[in-house]
Amino acid sequence: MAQPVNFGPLAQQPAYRLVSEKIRHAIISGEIEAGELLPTETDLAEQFGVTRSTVREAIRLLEHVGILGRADRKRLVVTRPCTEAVGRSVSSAMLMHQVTFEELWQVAMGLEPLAGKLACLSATDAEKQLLADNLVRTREVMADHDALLEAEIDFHNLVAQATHNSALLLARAPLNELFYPAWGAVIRALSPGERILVAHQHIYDAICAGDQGKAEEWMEKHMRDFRRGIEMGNLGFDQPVQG
Amino acid sequence: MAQPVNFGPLAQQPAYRLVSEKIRHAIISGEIEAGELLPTETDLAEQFGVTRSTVREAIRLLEHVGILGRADRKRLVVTRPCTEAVGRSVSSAMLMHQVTFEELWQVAMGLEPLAGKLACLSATDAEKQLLADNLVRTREVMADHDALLEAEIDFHNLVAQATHNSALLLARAPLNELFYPAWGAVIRALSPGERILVAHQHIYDAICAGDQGKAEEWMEKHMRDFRRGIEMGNLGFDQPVQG
DNA sequence: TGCTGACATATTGTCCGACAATATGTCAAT
DNA sequence: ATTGACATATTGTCGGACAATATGTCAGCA
Repeated sequence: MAQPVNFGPLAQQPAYRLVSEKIRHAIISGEIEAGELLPTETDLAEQFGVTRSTVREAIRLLEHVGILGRADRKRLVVTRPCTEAVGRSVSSAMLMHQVTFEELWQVAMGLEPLAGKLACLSATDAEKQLLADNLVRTREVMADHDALLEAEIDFHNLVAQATHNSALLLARAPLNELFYPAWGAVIRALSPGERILVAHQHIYDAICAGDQGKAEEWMEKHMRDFRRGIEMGNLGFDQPVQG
Repeated sequence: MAQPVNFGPLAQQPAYRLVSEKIRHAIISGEIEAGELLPTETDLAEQFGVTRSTVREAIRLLEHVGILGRADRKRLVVTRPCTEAVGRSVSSAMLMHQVTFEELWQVAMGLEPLAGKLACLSATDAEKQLLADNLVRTREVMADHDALLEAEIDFHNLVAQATHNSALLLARAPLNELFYPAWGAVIRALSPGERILVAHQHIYDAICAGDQGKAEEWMEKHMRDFRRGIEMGNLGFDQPVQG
């Protein structure tokens, strides 16, 4: 019996996608470097042989992920997606998936201790100084819940940056956007400022001493505190986080 | 002395961004559910009081991240961004940041053992069966490098899915896109099929037995094998991965 | 010289209208 | 019930147009 021929759907992409892919490829392959200016929309339209509208749609496709930004709200510029841009898009996805605080916490348990551990190996003096400054500031604003939350988020960002690991920085981006903000409710409910500070202090000490085990251990403790705080405050540990 | 008034730059967003944000918000807030069809472009244009072109640009803005997709290449539909879409955008970011294999490996060391551990708690029988099937297939295609790589990637995806943790699934999405493909070179160079299979087998056993420690430990061993493979093959452990 | 202001130019954001290709729905004919 | 013809709806693409704004140029003036 002759097999029925299966042609499969010939997926011809709309032009704006093709153009978008071409630009994306040119950027990723390094043909256009970060910081460089893109040709004008009219130029691109000519080069690709399509209309400006099409080019614009292609550009929008790349804009939201942060590959393209604008230098001065006029000329388009190739940018390396900042962690915030990545965080935004991943966070959207997580929100739509109704990610619970517990799920986020588990991810944080995987990444934050790792960040602490790695920071021990690669933190520069300047970065240690920034951490020290953060500790001082944290102590100062202990009473102000909003400022405290901000300092807390900053601290973890600084630790992550001290790892000099961009992949880690990007992977934990959604934590900044969703996990720590949710933590704000705990701060308002339980005022755990002192406890936060102690943990941060130990983590800082460990990083300065290059003690990977201690950094990891205290980051884990710190994360477990988060969890306990959410549970004690009855703040919906197993509820979907909200943006 | 009177403080000089600081007006700050009034950031008026272009209309296509406002429209995009409105749609995004409507989606995230659940006003429009996933799977639901969006109004037609002409409708949206009328509702927002802008032109269709503007609406289209707004839509493109959301399309690349996977919030919007098309049902049948015609009607637009609200979709929850699949891990591939998220993986794509995060991967782009990582590529532009010249992420090295070592950096990715470190992230994998944070996430994959965690996935193994969590899978022990939540894997269903169906998921265990899928893992078992994967083991069989892996043994079958051991000689075919491409198929082996595919089976390898599948295995780790299955483990991750067995955690039922969407946040983890999304966070590790770029690994699928960048980390494991890079591993392909090792497979071709060293043919470590047997070694892969042994690790997978132990991980599978641990998950079936609910033995978190063993799952975590073997996943770590497995990851360390990756690292050693890259190093032994002199395949650029500290070089930027390429898409 | 060095600064200011007027002017032309370039570029983006937005609008309008148009058409082709394609999917969907309707209805008659078989 | 299936088929085919036809009208309709929707998206993809095109072309042109204009306002707002940033940039560059250049004369004029202290």
